[in-house]
Amino acid sequence: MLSERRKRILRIVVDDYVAEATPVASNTIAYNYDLKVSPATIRNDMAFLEEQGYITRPHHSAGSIPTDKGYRYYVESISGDIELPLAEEYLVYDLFQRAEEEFEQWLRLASAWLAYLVKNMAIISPVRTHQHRLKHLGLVALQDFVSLLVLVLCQAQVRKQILSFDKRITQDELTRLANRLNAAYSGMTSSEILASKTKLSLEEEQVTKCLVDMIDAEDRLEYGKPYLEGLCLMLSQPEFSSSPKMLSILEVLEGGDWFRHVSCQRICEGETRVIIGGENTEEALQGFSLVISQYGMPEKGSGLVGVLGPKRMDYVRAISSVNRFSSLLSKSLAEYI
Amino acid sequence: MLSERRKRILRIVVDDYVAEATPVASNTIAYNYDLKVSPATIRNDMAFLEEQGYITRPHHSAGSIPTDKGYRYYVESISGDIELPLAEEYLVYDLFQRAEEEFEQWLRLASAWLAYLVKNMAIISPVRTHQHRLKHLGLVALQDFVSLLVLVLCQAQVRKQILSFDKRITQDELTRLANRLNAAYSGMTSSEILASKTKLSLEEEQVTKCLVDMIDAEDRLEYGKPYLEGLCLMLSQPEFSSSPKMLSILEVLEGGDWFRHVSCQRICEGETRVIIGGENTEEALQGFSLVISQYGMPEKGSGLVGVLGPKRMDYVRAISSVNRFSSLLSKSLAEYI
DNA sequence: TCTGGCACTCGCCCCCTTAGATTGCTAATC
DNA sequence: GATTAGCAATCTAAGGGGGCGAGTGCCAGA
Repeated sequence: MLSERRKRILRIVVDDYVAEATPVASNTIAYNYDLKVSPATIRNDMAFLEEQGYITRPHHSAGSIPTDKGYRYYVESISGDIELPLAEEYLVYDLFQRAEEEFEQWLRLASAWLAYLVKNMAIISPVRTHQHRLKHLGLVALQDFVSLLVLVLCQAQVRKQILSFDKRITQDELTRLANRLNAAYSGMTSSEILASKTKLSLEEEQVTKCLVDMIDAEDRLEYGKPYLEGLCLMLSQPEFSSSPKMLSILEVLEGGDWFRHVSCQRICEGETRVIIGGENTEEALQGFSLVISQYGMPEKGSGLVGVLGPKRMDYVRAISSVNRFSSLLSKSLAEYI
Repeated sequence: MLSERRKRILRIVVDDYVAEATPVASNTIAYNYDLKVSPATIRNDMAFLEEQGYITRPHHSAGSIPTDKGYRYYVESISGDIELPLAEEYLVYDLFQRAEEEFEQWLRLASAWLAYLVKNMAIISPVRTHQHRLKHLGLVALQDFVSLLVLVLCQAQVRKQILSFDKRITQDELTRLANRLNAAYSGMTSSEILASKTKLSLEEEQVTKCLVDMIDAEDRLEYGKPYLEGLCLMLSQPEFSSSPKMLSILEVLEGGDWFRHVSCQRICEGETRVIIGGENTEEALQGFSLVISQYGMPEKGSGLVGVLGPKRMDYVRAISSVNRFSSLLSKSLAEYI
């Protein structure tokens, strides 16, 4: 258990290092913060904090920087008082007032704003649903044997697929076929469609198979390709001042595998999770911190919203921003269809 | 007019600098290439080439590197003998054999391959058409007053738009409405739809207006968001060894404006244009070279395929690859619907 | 016109030194 | 027992000089 003063010193070390990106010296703490003790005392406390693994030093005669454990302690300790500055609160509110148009298009914009707020990379994944329902299907003749199957799902997503028949079918026949299937399947999930024991013609059978596959594929889909914004903001941080470091994170991001790791975090509703450095199971991300939350609702579909940046990150700002975006995104999503 | 030997030396300077990324010395040329003259003679020729502005030196006692003019001369001189190595020719051919699925999805893959071939960034823009024709339209009720208009265009592109009516309309009514409009408009361009003097109900009028707007928007569309691959390949080049350089090109690319510059190049069919360094009108791209071509056909739609990289680029490889991709993409596009 | 020779220039690397920052420790003080 | 002052020890970063090597420019001669 840390004494109050040691807690305070740890907190100062984190705050100062986050702000300045340089190791924090005992003198700096003594002069800039009114701790009512001498630098020597602070040194003693810092030695203790180092011994306990909360802080470390880049080299022998340097100031200290927080370890993962130090950041973790810091994050746990702040989780009460996290509020976005009022001016920015208004900015975000205003942004969300204008949420309209294509919801998915708009997510990109929101992502850019989040990035701008936290000066790091923002991640917003499009909404995913687990039990898609068919709203409507259309069949369009493209060539003699080839048609286009167009699906409208219940959240107004549109999907298409090319379909080849064994015989020549006219557009009229296709339209009648589509009407019959719409009447039979509208509003159903893929399993309900399979369960409905309707007698089907050969072509109906074929279309049904195709659409069930498409809905299944949609259900199985993990979180889709996320909107990533603020890459340059993040790379402007001193952590990436050398080009190999920059290149290595770019390679990780280009790969796309990293997002699988992010999305397999099981996050409870309303929770904002902070993953710090080595806490990442994905090795490539162990120099980074991730602040991530879920928006939406399980039944209506949900997505991820988060911030990725170096471990030296303004956690208060990141957590409060992600919180705010998560709840506002949920609200917008609920209003959208 | 340059003598044969001077031409040859210029060509060697470009080749060597492209390969090694270090200034080329007269000795290097004398030892590695059988010019049958001494380094001193080569020096004299290089002094001439420098005086004429084909090459320059980073500093007084350094070897030479090509100027924009030097690269330009080089590119003009090679435009005859550009062939992809046979092994890679097969690779590309094989890749295109498997061109199926979603054409647009597949463009991304092609882009990654092109990037890999040229070890720089590849750009492939999706196909754009100027006179879209309506293939089919569908209307799906979402809520009492709100419907989804789904358009299928003649190249199997699907577009959607939400539509609000002034009165409550059932799905049945919507279906009948869609059927009437399909019968009237199928296969037409937006201007043909406007010209057709059919008597319309209020709702038909509204849907017609909406779909004409959508087709118009599609017609007006510039080249869409291109598939960019190979960012890390390009950034691995020694040109970007310092992080500010890396950051500055990333900022340019993130902005997206640069592509407007690329796409406003008017490129003739079958031509592959090379834009070197300062020849770029966009200031941010003046350190870069662009090899760009058009694929497709004006009537059926066309797109851009190109390579972006530092001026020190293997132009032979870039030009031949872009050529090859352009013609194969045209072929695939012609087969695709 | 070409060549060999040679002086000259310049960047780069290495090493050394110095200055500055910061701690760790010890002994004295509250 | 906690705190403090003082001081030596340690380490980094920055600056300066010197030597090396690469490469040219030029001149005189073939």
